[in-house]
Amino acid sequence: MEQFKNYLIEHNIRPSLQRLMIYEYLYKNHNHPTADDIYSALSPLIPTLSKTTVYNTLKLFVHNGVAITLNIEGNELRYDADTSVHGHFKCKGCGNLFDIRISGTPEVEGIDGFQVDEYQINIKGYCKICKVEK
Amino acid sequence: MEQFKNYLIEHNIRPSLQRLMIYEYLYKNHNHPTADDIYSALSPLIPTLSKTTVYNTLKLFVHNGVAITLNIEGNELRYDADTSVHGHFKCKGCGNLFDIRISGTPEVEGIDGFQVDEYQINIKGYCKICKVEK
DNA sequence: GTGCTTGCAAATCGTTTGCAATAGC
DNA sequence: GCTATTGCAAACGATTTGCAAGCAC
Repeated sequence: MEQFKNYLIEHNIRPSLQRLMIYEYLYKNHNHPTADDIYSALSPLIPTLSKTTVYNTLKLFVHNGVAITLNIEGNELRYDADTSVHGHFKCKGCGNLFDIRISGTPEVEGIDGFQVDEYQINIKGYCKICKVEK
Repeated sequence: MEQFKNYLIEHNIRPSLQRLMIYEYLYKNHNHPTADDIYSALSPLIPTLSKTTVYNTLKLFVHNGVAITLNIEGNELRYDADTSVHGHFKCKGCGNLFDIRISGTPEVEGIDGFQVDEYQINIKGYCKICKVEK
């Protein structure tokens, strides 16, 4: 818990109870939750927690660089405390989201001189299990 | 116009006026519009056009493989008639969306044996112009 | 006590759904 | 005539906003 506290402080985020717990949840659960997932998980632990706070906090996290958003599904935003470059695979069968390690960024053309801040690789399809069952 | 008509028919899409015009708009405007953009652009030309039809049509296009969706921004879905594998760069300054050519898909790890249907590379940052102005 | 943080309620926005009117083969 | 398509209105769900109460330094 102390590690998280310092990490947030380093990123100019005052470590309130809510923020600490939301960050801890994000860090420990690599399931790329939505704001609603986080709210549902933490609401029993912090009975007064509101969704607004979850949204506020996540926006702050992204802005201060301790989390990234995943735009893999059109209608919802998912969050990830792993801010390093990596990809995601969304299974259209079971709905699970898998992390993908990327070895060597691909050659891209058309953005010479552009400043790259975020880099997302999203792949959709069917995972091993769902593929077989089709 | 005739070319589009045949293209749609080939993909089992009955070429109604609305569908033809929506496809033509998508094909000719490489600005990756939202459903709303398309509605706004075509509404003056087809006064009775409804947003529902735009949504229905776009969903049909994606399902039948003549368009793809872009999930680069969390709250909105964008559409692209270019169904080949290519990436997109979203400038956080001017909001413009640039096409990126990708030479050689990157090495990925973690999805051995998975069936890949869609492949998206989304990059965000600042384009040449906005980068300078910052 | 001043400013940041929280949290309720209402509003907003993109999208979907139910259903009746319409058009095309 | 039957089926696919259209389009209005209402519903929906994720997110944002306005604002008042609470907390921390």
